[in-house]
Amino acid sequence: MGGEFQAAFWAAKRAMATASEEAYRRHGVRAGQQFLLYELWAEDGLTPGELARRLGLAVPTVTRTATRMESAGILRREPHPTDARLVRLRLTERGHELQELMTAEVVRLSEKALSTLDQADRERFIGYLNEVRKNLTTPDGMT
Amino acid sequence: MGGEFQAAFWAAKRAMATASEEAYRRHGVRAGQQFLLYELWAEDGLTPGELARRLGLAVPTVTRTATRMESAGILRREPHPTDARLVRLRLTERGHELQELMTAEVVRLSEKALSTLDQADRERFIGYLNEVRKNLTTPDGMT
DNA sequence: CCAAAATCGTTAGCCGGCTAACGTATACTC
DNA sequence: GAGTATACGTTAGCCGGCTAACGATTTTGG
Repeated sequence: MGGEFQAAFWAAKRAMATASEEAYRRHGVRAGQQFLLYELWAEDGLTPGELARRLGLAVPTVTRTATRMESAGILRREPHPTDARLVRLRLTERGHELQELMTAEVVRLSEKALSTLDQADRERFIGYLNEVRKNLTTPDGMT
Repeated sequence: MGGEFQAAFWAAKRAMATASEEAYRRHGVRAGQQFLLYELWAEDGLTPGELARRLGLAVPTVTRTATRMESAGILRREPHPTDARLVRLRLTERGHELQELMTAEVVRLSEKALSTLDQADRERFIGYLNEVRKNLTTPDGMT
């Protein structure tokens, strides 16, 4: 029955969303900003478009999230030196400081979510999640 | 590493959300309305509060979703016969007609999402999702 | 070299989750 | 019976996903 899967999935999603929000809020970071931070820690100065590509998000989602992070003092917008169409998102000092704190929160949150699963289960679980994503994003006729 | 789990989970969630929206839109139903429909097909005339309890949603979420469904002609609000605080949400003819169509879409969507998993994998997957929900909604100190 | 096409970021607006604050109606307590 | 407490639904407003439409800039082609 498909309904059982749907119910379980969306209930887990809501629990994850609530727990994430609660874990990150302490540091002045909202749930959706985590993804941008991860990418910018790895490579500072990315553009909204590049971030959207890497994260699989729509560009306006990144734009608005970046605006909120700018208001929160986590990053700032800088003009691109050679292409006036582009905007570079650069972390502030505070943005860099968050790396350690947020990484710890992510680990803690994931550990709590997966606490009753052993290592083999966790790997299977992540594999299932990746399968779902692939199955849904692959065009119908394709292998 | 917690990041891998987070990334896989949220990517799967976005794929599910997009696919759901696309599957239901054909019938004039938006993604979030599906949950109310399931409950009302089982028992018509439930109140917003009761629906929220059964679905684990916040009451205002149900209220607003119901308003949109009312605008779409899927249900209507009726006063409760004995308690003027309560509102009964009753499906229209169209709301009942959707049951067959939507159930088929849910099955099709779930089948596509899980297409590369055999029965044992699916059961394990649903089990993992339920574990995550339980682990995150159980207060910290509890067993 | 200049006009048309493509690229980029932003804005506006939809849906779906949430909390906080409010008004109304019922229930409880004295 | 009156006054307080509780329960219910709605409204307002936040965040995070999306698409559509726009203005500005760069690239391309004639």
